[in-house]
Amino acid sequence: MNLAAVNYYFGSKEDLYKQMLLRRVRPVNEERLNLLTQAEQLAGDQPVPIRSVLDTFIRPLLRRATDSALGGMSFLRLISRDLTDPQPFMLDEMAREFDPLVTRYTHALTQALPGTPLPELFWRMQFTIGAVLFAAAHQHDFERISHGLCRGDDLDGCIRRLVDFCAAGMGTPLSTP
Amino acid sequence: MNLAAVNYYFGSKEDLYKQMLLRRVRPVNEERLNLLTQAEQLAGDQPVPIRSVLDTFIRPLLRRATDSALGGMSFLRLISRDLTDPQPFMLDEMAREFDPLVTRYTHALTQALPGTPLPELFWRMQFTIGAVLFAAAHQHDFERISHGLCRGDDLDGCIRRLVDFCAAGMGTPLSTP
DNA sequence: AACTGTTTTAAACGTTTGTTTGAACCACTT
DNA sequence: AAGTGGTTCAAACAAACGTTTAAAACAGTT
Repeated sequence: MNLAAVNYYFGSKEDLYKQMLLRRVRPVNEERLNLLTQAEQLAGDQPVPIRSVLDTFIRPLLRRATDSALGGMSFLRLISRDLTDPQPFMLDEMAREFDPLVTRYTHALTQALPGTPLPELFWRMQFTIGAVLFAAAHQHDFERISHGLCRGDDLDGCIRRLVDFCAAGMGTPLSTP
Repeated sequence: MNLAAVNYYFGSKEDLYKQMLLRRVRPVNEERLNLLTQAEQLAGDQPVPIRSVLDTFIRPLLRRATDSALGGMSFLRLISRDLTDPQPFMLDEMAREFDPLVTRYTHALTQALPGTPLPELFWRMQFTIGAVLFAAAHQHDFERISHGLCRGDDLDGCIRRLVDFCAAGMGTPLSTP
Protein backbone atom coordinates (compact mmCIF):
# COMPACT_ATOMS: atom_id res chain seq x y z
CA MET A 1 0.00 0.00 0.00
CA ASN A 2 0.96 3.60 -0.32
CA LEU A 3 2.88 5.05 2.56
CA ALA A 4 1.94 8.62 1.74
CA ALA A 5 -1.62 7.82 2.76
CA VAL A 6 -0.39 6.96 6.22
CA ASN A 7 1.06 10.40 6.71
CA TYR A 8 -2.00 12.00 5.22
CA TYR A 9 -4.24 10.25 7.72
CA PHE A 10 -2.08 10.06 10.83
CA GLY A 11 0.44 12.83 10.39
CA SER A 12 3.37 10.68 11.42
CA LYS A 13 4.45 7.13 11.99
CA GLU A 14 4.46 7.64 15.76
CA ASP A 15 0.88 8.82 15.68
CA LEU A 16 -0.17 5.84 13.58
CA TYR A 17 1.47 3.51 16.06
CA LYS A 18 -0.11 5.29 19.01
CA GLN A 19 -3.60 5.27 17.56
CA MET A 20 -3.32 1.67 16.36
CA LEU A 21 -2.22 0.39 19.74
CA LEU A 22 -4.81 2.39 21.64
CA ARG A 23 -7.55 1.21 19.29
CA ARG A 24 -6.59 -2.35 20.19
CA VAL A 25 -6.05 -1.81 23.90
CA ARG A 26 -9.15 0.22 24.69
CA PRO A 27 -11.65 -2.60 24.01
CA VAL A 28 -9.58 -4.95 26.14
CA ASN A 29 -9.76 -2.63 29.12
CA GLU A 30 -13.43 -1.87 28.55
CA GLU A 31 -14.13 -5.58 28.53
CA ARG A 32 -12.13 -5.99 31.70
CA LEU A 33 -14.10 -3.33 33.51
CA ASN A 34 -17.41 -4.71 32.24
CA LEU A 35 -16.58 -8.20 33.41
CA LEU A 36 -15.44 -6.83 36.74
CA THR A 37 -18.69 -4.94 37.13
CA GLN A 38 -20.64 -8.10 36.31
CA ALA A 39 -18.62 -10.06 38.85
CA GLU A 40 -19.27 -7.42 41.48
CA GLN A 41 -22.98 -7.51 40.82
CA LEU A 42 -22.95 -11.29 40.99
CA ALA A 43 -21.16 -11.19 44.32
CA GLY A 44 -23.69 -8.82 45.83
CA ASP A 45 -22.33 -7.40 49.06
CA GLN A 46 -19.65 -10.09 49.29
CA PRO A 47 -16.19 -9.37 47.89
CA VAL A 48 -15.54 -10.80 44.45
CA PRO A 49 -13.38 -13.92 44.86
CA ILE A 50 -9.77 -13.29 43.89
CA ARG A 51 -9.93 -15.89 41.15
CA SER A 52 -12.85 -14.12 39.55
CA VAL A 53 -11.10 -10.77 39.78
CA LEU A 54 -8.07 -12.19 38.02
CA ASP A 55 -10.21 -13.89 35.42
CA THR A 56 -11.76 -10.58 34.41
CA PHE A 57 -8.27 -9.18 34.03
CA ILE A 58 -6.71 -12.03 32.14
CA ARG A 59 -9.42 -13.34 29.84
CA PRO A 60 -10.11 -10.22 27.77
CA LEU A 61 -6.46 -10.02 26.79
CA LEU A 62 -5.68 -13.68 26.28
CA ARG A 63 -8.74 -14.44 24.22
CA ARG A 64 -7.37 -12.07 21.55
CA ALA A 65 -4.83 -14.79 20.74
CA THR A 66 -7.34 -16.70 18.64
CA ASP A 67 -9.34 -13.74 17.34
CA SER A 68 -7.52 -12.28 14.39
CA ALA A 69 -10.19 -9.59 13.95
CA LEU A 70 -9.05 -8.20 17.30
CA GLY A 71 -5.39 -8.37 16.41
CA GLY A 72 -4.58 -11.98 17.20
CA MET A 73 -1.11 -12.94 18.25
CA SER A 74 0.51 -9.91 16.61
CA PHE A 75 -1.39 -7.67 18.98
CA LEU A 76 -0.47 -9.77 22.00
CA ARG A 77 3.17 -9.71 21.09
CA LEU A 78 3.05 -5.99 20.47
CA ILE A 79 1.27 -4.99 23.65
CA SER A 80 3.48 -7.29 25.70
CA ARG A 81 6.52 -5.69 24.27
CA ASP A 82 5.23 -2.18 24.62
CA LEU A 83 4.35 -2.63 28.27
CA THR A 84 7.58 -4.47 29.05
CA ASP A 85 9.81 -1.90 27.37
CA PRO A 86 7.65 1.08 26.55
CA GLN A 87 8.45 3.64 23.92
CA PRO A 88 8.83 7.04 25.57
CA PHE A 89 6.13 8.67 23.50
CA MET A 90 3.60 6.03 24.62
CA LEU A 91 4.11 6.46 28.37
CA ASP A 92 1.61 9.26 28.99
CA GLU A 93 -1.16 7.91 26.83
CA MET A 94 -0.78 4.41 28.28
CA ALA A 95 -0.81 5.70 31.84
CA ARG A 96 -4.03 7.56 31.03
CA GLU A 97 -5.50 4.45 29.43
CA PHE A 98 -4.73 2.19 32.38
CA ASP A 99 -5.59 4.63 35.12
CA PRO A 100 -9.24 3.56 35.49
CA LEU A 101 -8.10 -0.04 35.79
CA VAL A 102 -5.79 0.82 38.66
CA THR A 103 -8.65 2.37 40.59
CA ARG A 104 -11.14 -0.41 40.01
CA TYR A 105 -8.77 -3.33 40.53
CA THR A 106 -7.19 -1.76 43.58
CA HIS A 107 -10.64 -1.68 45.10
CA ALA A 108 -11.54 -5.21 44.06
CA LEU A 109 -8.25 -6.61 45.34
CA THR A 110 -8.42 -4.92 48.74
CA GLN A 111 -11.91 -6.39 49.11
CA ALA A 112 -10.91 -9.86 47.97
CA LEU A 113 -7.76 -9.98 50.07
CA PRO A 114 -8.52 -8.00 53.23
CA GLY A 115 -5.53 -7.53 55.49
CA THR A 116 -3.00 -7.42 52.70
CA PRO A 117 -1.27 -4.05 52.69
CA LEU A 118 -1.89 -1.97 49.60
CA PRO A 119 1.78 -1.78 48.52
CA GLU A 120 1.95 -5.56 48.70
CA LEU A 121 -1.05 -5.77 46.39
CA PHE A 122 0.67 -3.44 43.95
CA TRP A 123 3.80 -5.54 43.92
CA ARG A 124 1.85 -8.71 43.37
CA MET A 125 -0.33 -7.18 40.70
CA GLN A 126 2.87 -6.16 38.94
CA PHE A 127 4.02 -9.78 39.02
CA THR A 128 0.62 -10.88 37.76
CA ILE A 129 0.82 -8.50 34.85
CA GLY A 130 4.26 -9.81 34.01
CA ALA A 131 3.12 -13.42 34.04
CA VAL A 132 0.08 -12.58 31.92
CA LEU A 133 1.98 -10.55 29.34
CA PHE A 134 4.71 -13.12 28.98
CA ALA A 135 2.17 -15.90 28.60
CA ALA A 136 0.30 -13.76 26.09
CA ALA A 137 3.41 -13.11 24.03
CA HIS A 138 4.34 -16.79 23.95
CA GLN A 139 0.90 -18.27 23.71
CA HIS A 140 1.67 -19.76 20.34
CA ASP A 141 5.23 -21.01 20.46
CA PHE A 142 4.95 -22.42 23.95
CA GLU A 143 4.66 -25.84 22.39
CA ARG A 144 8.09 -25.36 20.84
CA ILE A 145 9.56 -23.85 24.01
CA SER A 146 8.36 -26.77 26.14
CA HIS A 147 9.73 -29.27 23.61
CA GLY A 148 6.22 -30.45 22.79
CA LEU A 149 5.27 -31.04 26.41
CA CYS A 150 2.57 -28.38 26.53
CA ARG A 151 -0.04 -27.64 23.95
CA GLY A 152 0.29 -24.18 22.45
CA ASP A 153 -3.32 -23.81 21.39
CA ASP A 154 -5.00 -24.56 24.71
CA LEU A 155 -6.28 -21.07 25.38
CA ASP A 156 -8.74 -21.99 28.14
CA GLY A 157 -6.12 -24.15 29.81
CA CYS A 158 -3.69 -21.28 29.68
CA ILE A 159 -6.16 -18.86 31.23
CA ARG A 160 -7.14 -21.32 33.94
CA ARG A 161 -3.52 -22.00 34.81
CA LEU A 162 -2.70 -18.30 34.87
CA VAL A 163 -5.60 -17.65 37.20
CA ASP A 164 -4.53 -20.51 39.47
CA PHE A 165 -0.95 -19.35 39.55
CA CYS A 166 -1.64 -15.67 40.14
CA ALA A 167 -4.44 -16.26 42.63
CA ALA A 168 -2.09 -18.37 44.72
CA GLY A 169 0.60 -15.71 44.45
CA MET A 170 -1.75 -12.85 45.27
CA GLY A 171 -3.16 -14.66 48.27
CA THR A 172 0.00 -15.99 49.84
CA PRO A 173 0.60 -14.79 53.41
CA LEU A 174 3.23 -12.14 54.02
CA SER A 175 6.68 -13.52 54.67
CA THR A 176 8.89 -11.97 57.32
CA PRO A 177 11.78 -10.15 55.63
CA MET B 1 32.91 6.59 18.86
CA ASN B 2 33.66 5.34 15.42
CA LEU B 3 31.11 3.02 13.93
CA ALA B 4 33.52 1.48 11.45
CA ALA B 5 35.37 -0.12 14.36
CA VAL B 6 32.21 -1.97 15.26
CA ASN B 7 32.09 -3.64 11.87
CA TYR B 8 35.82 -4.33 11.98
CA TYR B 9 35.45 -6.14 15.29
CA PHE B 10 32.06 -7.76 15.04
CA GLY B 11 31.42 -8.04 11.34
CA SER B 12 27.89 -6.72 11.60
CA LYS B 13 25.48 -4.97 13.86
CA GLU B 14 23.56 -8.18 14.46
CA ASP B 15 26.69 -9.94 15.56
CA LEU B 16 27.57 -7.14 17.92
CA TYR B 17 24.12 -7.32 19.47
CA LYS B 18 24.28 -11.09 19.75
CA GLN B 19 27.70 -11.16 21.36
CA MET B 20 26.90 -8.29 23.71
CA LEU B 21 23.72 -9.90 24.97
CA LEU B 22 25.28 -13.32 25.36
CA ARG B 23 28.22 -11.83 27.20
CA ARG B 24 25.76 -10.39 29.68
CA VAL B 25 23.45 -13.38 29.93
CA ARG B 26 26.04 -16.12 30.30
CA PRO B 27 27.28 -15.03 33.73
CA VAL B 28 23.70 -14.77 34.96
CA ASN B 29 22.98 -18.36 34.01
CA GLU B 30 26.30 -19.59 35.36
CA GLU B 31 25.53 -17.92 38.65
CA ARG B 32 22.09 -19.51 38.65
CA LEU B 33 23.49 -22.99 38.15
CA ASN B 34 26.19 -22.43 40.78
CA LEU B 35 23.67 -21.26 43.34
CA LEU B 36 21.42 -24.19 42.48
CA THR B 37 24.31 -26.61 42.94
CA GLN B 38 25.10 -25.03 46.30
CA ALA B 39 21.47 -25.30 47.35
CA GLU B 40 21.39 -28.94 46.33
CA GLN B 41 24.52 -29.68 48.34
CA LEU B 42 23.06 -27.87 51.33
CA ALA B 43 19.87 -29.91 51.07
CA GLY B 44 21.75 -33.19 51.07
CA ASP B 45 19.41 -35.97 50.02
CA GLN B 46 16.33 -33.86 50.67
CA PRO B 47 14.79 -31.92 47.76
CA VAL B 48 15.73 -28.25 47.63
CA PRO B 49 12.79 -26.21 48.96
CA ILE B 50 10.88 -24.50 46.19
CA ARG B 51 11.62 -21.06 47.61
CA SER B 52 15.34 -21.77 47.44
CA VAL B 53 15.07 -23.03 43.89
CA LEU B 54 13.31 -19.86 42.85
CA ASP B 55 15.77 -17.69 44.71
CA THR B 56 18.67 -19.14 42.74
CA PHE B 57 16.77 -18.35 39.57
CA ILE B 58 15.67 -14.84 40.44
CA ARG B 59 18.53 -13.32 42.41
CA PRO B 60 21.31 -13.55 39.82
CA LEU B 61 19.21 -11.60 37.33
CA LEU B 62 17.61 -9.05 39.63
CA ARG B 63 20.80 -8.11 41.42
CA ARG B 64 22.11 -6.76 38.10
CA ALA B 65 19.73 -3.84 38.59
CA THR B 66 22.11 -2.09 40.98
CA ASP B 67 25.38 -3.28 39.45
CA SER B 68 26.20 -1.08 36.50
CA ALA B 69 29.38 -3.05 35.82
CA LEU B 70 27.14 -5.98 34.93
CA GLY B 71 24.85 -3.92 32.77
CA GLY B 72 22.52 -2.41 35.35
CA MET B 73 19.00 -1.53 34.39
CA SER B 74 19.77 -1.22 30.68
CA PHE B 75 20.66 -4.89 30.61
CA LEU B 76 17.54 -5.87 32.52
CA ARG B 77 15.34 -3.91 30.16
CA LEU B 78 17.09 -5.36 27.16
CA ILE B 79 16.99 -9.00 28.21
CA SER B 80 13.37 -8.66 29.30
CA ARG B 81 12.48 -7.27 25.95
CA ASP B 82 14.47 -9.81 24.01
CA LEU B 83 12.92 -12.75 25.81
CA THR B 84 9.42 -11.29 25.63
CA ASP B 85 9.60 -10.50 21.92
CA PRO B 86 12.73 -12.16 20.59
CA GLN B 87 14.54 -11.13 17.46
CA PRO B 88 14.53 -14.02 15.00
CA PHE B 89 18.31 -14.20 14.72
CA MET B 90 18.62 -14.59 18.51
CA LEU B 91 16.28 -17.58 18.85
CA ASP B 92 18.78 -20.38 18.24
CA GLU B 93 21.59 -18.96 20.31
CA MET B 94 19.25 -18.17 23.20
CA ALA B 95 17.74 -21.64 23.12
CA ARG B 96 21.24 -23.08 23.29
CA GLU B 97 22.15 -20.75 26.14
CA PHE B 98 19.10 -21.62 28.22
CA ASP B 99 19.05 -25.32 27.51
CA PRO B 100 21.18 -26.36 30.51
CA LEU B 101 18.88 -24.33 32.76
CA VAL B 102 15.85 -26.22 31.52
CA THR B 103 17.44 -29.54 32.43
CA ARG B 104 18.64 -28.54 35.87
CA TYR B 105 15.54 -26.61 36.94
CA THR B 106 13.19 -29.25 35.61
CA HIS B 107 14.94 -31.70 37.88
CA ALA B 108 14.95 -29.38 40.88
CA LEU B 109 11.29 -28.53 40.45
CA THR B 110 10.09 -32.10 40.10
CA GLN B 111 11.96 -32.88 43.32
CA ALA B 112 10.63 -29.84 45.17
CA LEU B 113 7.05 -30.33 44.03
CA PRO B 114 6.53 -34.07 43.72
CA GLY B 115 3.19 -35.07 42.26
CA THR B 116 2.91 -32.03 40.02
CA PRO B 117 2.82 -33.14 36.38
CA LEU B 118 5.76 -31.99 34.31
CA PRO B 119 3.70 -29.96 31.81
CA GLU B 120 2.15 -28.13 34.72
CA LEU B 121 5.61 -27.25 36.00
CA PHE B 122 6.52 -25.92 32.57
CA TRP B 123 3.45 -23.72 32.45
CA ARG B 124 4.12 -22.35 35.88
CA MET B 125 7.78 -21.80 35.23
CA GLN B 126 6.74 -19.83 32.17
CA PHE B 127 4.56 -17.62 34.38
CA THR B 128 7.42 -17.27 36.83
CA ILE B 129 9.77 -16.14 34.10
CA GLY B 130 7.20 -13.59 32.97
CA ALA B 131 6.77 -12.19 36.44
CA VAL B 132 10.53 -12.02 36.96
CA LEU B 133 11.29 -10.37 33.64
CA PHE B 134 8.55 -7.80 34.03
CA ALA B 135 9.68 -6.98 37.53
CA ALA B 136 13.25 -6.77 36.27
CA ALA B 137 12.32 -4.39 33.48
CA HIS B 138 10.37 -2.11 35.80
CA GLN B 139 12.55 -2.39 38.85
CA HIS B 140 13.34 1.30 38.72
CA ASP B 141 10.20 3.09 37.72
CA PHE B 142 7.94 0.97 39.87
CA GLU B 143 7.84 3.84 42.31
CA ARG B 144 6.32 6.02 39.61
CA ILE B 145 3.97 3.29 38.43
CA SER B 146 2.63 2.68 41.93
CA HIS B 147 2.16 6.43 42.47
CA GLY B 148 4.84 6.44 45.15
CA LEU B 149 3.28 3.58 47.11
CA CYS B 150 6.16 1.18 46.56
CA ARG B 151 9.86 1.91 46.81
CA GLY B 152 11.64 1.41 43.51
CA ASP B 153 15.07 0.78 44.98
CA ASP B 154 14.17 -2.02 47.37
CA LEU B 155 15.99 -4.78 45.54
CA ASP B 156 15.93 -7.33 48.34
CA GLY B 157 12.29 -6.64 48.99
CA CYS B 158 11.54 -7.13 45.34
CA ILE B 159 13.37 -10.46 45.23
CA ARG B 160 11.71 -11.67 48.42
CA ARG B 161 8.28 -10.73 47.13
CA LEU B 162 8.92 -12.37 43.78
CA VAL B 163 10.00 -15.56 45.51
CA ASP B 164 6.92 -15.50 47.73
CA PHE B 165 4.62 -14.89 44.82
CA CYS B 166 6.08 -17.47 42.48
CA ALA B 167 6.56 -20.11 45.16
CA ALA B 168 2.88 -19.86 46.02
CA GLY B 169 1.98 -20.06 42.35
CA MET B 170 4.26 -22.97 41.65
CA GLY B 171 2.98 -24.90 44.63
CA THR B 172 -0.73 -24.34 44.30
CA PRO B 173 -2.76 -27.55 43.95
CA LEU B 174 -4.14 -28.46 40.52
CA SER B 175 -7.56 -27.04 39.84
CA THR B 176 -10.17 -29.13 38.06
CA PRO B 177 -10.73 -27.71 34.56
C1' DA C 1 65.23 2.55 10.73
C1' DA C 2 62.66 -0.29 7.89
C1' DC C 3 59.15 -3.87 7.83
C1' DT C 4 55.13 -6.45 9.53
C1' DG C 5 50.49 -7.10 10.80
C1' DT C 6 46.88 -5.05 13.25
C1' DT C 7 43.83 -1.31 14.59
C1' DT C 8 41.74 3.20 14.02
C1' DT C 9 39.95 6.87 11.30
C1' DA C 10 37.45 9.81 7.95
C1' DA C 11 35.13 9.56 3.96
C1' DA C 12 32.12 7.46 0.77
C1' DC C 13 28.63 4.20 -0.58
C1' DG C 14 24.29 2.14 -1.15
C1' DT C 15 19.98 1.20 1.48
C1' DT C 16 16.24 1.99 4.04
C1' DT C 17 13.00 5.02 6.35
C1' DG C 18 9.76 8.73 7.28
C1' DT C 19 7.91 12.55 5.14
C1' DT C 20 6.49 16.03 1.55
C1' DT C 21 4.86 17.52 -2.81
C1' DG C 22 2.07 18.25 -6.70
C1' DA C 23 -0.60 16.15 -9.91
C1' DA C 24 -4.37 12.93 -10.69
C1' DC C 25 -8.56 11.11 -9.05
C1' DC C 26 -13.02 10.62 -7.00
C1' DA C 27 -17.68 11.61 -5.03
C1' DC C 28 -20.77 15.19 -4.66
C1' DT C 29 -22.82 19.72 -5.29
C1' DT C 30 -24.59 23.62 -8.05
C1' DA D 1 -20.63 20.27 -17.13
C1' DA D 2 -17.88 22.86 -14.31
C1' DG D 3 -16.46 23.28 -9.57
C1' DT D 4 -15.35 21.77 -4.85
C1' DG D 5 -13.32 19.25 -0.92
C1' DG D 6 -11.30 15.42 0.25
C1' DT D 7 -8.41 11.31 -1.00
C1' DT D 8 -4.89 8.61 -3.51
C1' DC D 9 -0.81 8.09 -6.04
C1' DA D 10 4.00 8.21 -7.96
C1' DA D 11 7.87 10.61 -7.42
C1' DA D 12 11.16 13.13 -4.95
C1' DC D 13 13.38 14.43 -0.59
C1' DA D 14 16.21 14.49 3.25
C1' DA D 15 17.91 12.13 7.04
C1' DA D 16 19.49 7.92 9.30
C1' DC D 17 21.62 3.59 9.07
C1' DG D 18 24.82 -0.29 8.23
C1' DT D 19 28.68 -1.23 5.79
C1' DT D 20 32.98 -0.80 2.95
C1' DT D 21 37.19 1.23 1.63
C1' DA D 22 41.58 3.08 1.59
C1' DA D 23 44.69 5.70 3.91
C1' DA D 24 46.78 6.84 8.38
C1' DA D 25 48.38 5.44 12.96
C1' DC D 26 50.20 2.18 15.88
C1' DA D 27 52.91 -1.68 18.16
C1' DG D 28 56.22 -5.06 17.84
C1' DT D 29 59.97 -7.37 15.29
C1' DT D 30 64.18 -7.65 12.76
